Amino acid sequence: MPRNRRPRDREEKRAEIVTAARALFLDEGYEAVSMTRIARAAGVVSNTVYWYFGDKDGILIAVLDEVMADALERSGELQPLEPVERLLWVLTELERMSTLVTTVHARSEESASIREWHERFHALTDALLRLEFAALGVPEDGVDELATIAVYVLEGLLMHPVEPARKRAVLAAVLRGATSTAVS
Amino acid sequence: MPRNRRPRDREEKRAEIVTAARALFLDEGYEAVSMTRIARAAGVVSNTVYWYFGDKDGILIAVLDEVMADALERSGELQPLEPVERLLWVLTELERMSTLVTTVHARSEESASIREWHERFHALTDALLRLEFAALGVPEDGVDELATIAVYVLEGLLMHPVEPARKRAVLAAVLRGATSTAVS
DNA sequence: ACCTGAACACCGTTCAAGT
DNA sequence: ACCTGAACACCGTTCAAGT
Repeated sequence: MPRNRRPRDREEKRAEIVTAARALFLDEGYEAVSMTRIARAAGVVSNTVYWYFGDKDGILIAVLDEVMADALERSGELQPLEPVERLLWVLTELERMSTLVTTVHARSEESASIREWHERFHALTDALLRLEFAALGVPEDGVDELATIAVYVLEGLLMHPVEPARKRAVLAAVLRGATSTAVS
Repeated sequence: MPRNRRPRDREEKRAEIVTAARALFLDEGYEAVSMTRIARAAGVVSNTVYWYFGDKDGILIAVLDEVMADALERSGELQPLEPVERLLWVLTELERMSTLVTTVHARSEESASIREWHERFHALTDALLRLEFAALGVPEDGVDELATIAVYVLEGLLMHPVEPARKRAVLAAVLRGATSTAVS
């Protein structure tokens, strides 16, 4: 046991726990994965996880942040597509974490920290979608509602089993409703 | 202990458990309420609840059915209103069970019986909304997508804290997008 | 058929103790 | 500062036993 543990070690151990938790959450679901399982997968004992993250919601937030950071990094690919394809890209991206979407909603009812994360996430996606719609020529006084509609539709498509063709059709209908009010 | 218990008794005891569970679920949430609490509130011991309902999801389904039946009964008030008000009425009605909406999504991932209930619920609301939009003159080939959008928006408004005025504005925007494609 | 006491395996979390 | 062994109170669920 080295006396002067480098700060680097702490980051590494933390990252290992997050990586383990992320994989387990994504393919078994938050509720189904116990602290003991996460700890075992990361090669520590469950109390250690508490030392790093405080509680189970703390790990969830760390996992959510990591997943979001990865998605933002990939958003470079996004530029040259046209509107429907852009929304489909976002949807596909979110589907990587679709199990976590339901979990965030469920935990938001009880955990203040998850609720805060959830609100920040919605503020971000709302702002991005408002920019999209403004660029499409939607008049300014209708942009807010349309962005909200788009967010809820994306969430709905995420949380319910829907065939790919239908996803495209529903998103196209959202855009049609939006652009029909545009001055162009 | 009467030897020939009337079948009536069974219904009554069952109803008492459902009533107790319903009240507890609605103001504390499904996860937060234990089988022991439900049983105590209904004046029995927890095993008895298993005898009547099989498992915790069984009680949830019974509660959902009761809540839905009450809502359908109240839907008589619904007739004379105009479109936005009708959607707002549905939203207000669903808000009585807003905590349960998140629960149904969460449990659907693990429980086949809850998933089945969830699908039936969506089929029903989808059919009702298709009728609404058809009556508004939306052309038949766009009705499906608009009904889906409306369902997801209602769900979104349910699951996120939104001010009343904004709810009306968002629902009005959905209808505007719909009727702009109408032949009328 | 209906209801219970007692137990089972597990959960998230805490805390005193070690290095 | 970092990590653990052992315990705590609780959970959904089961089962043999009673009437």
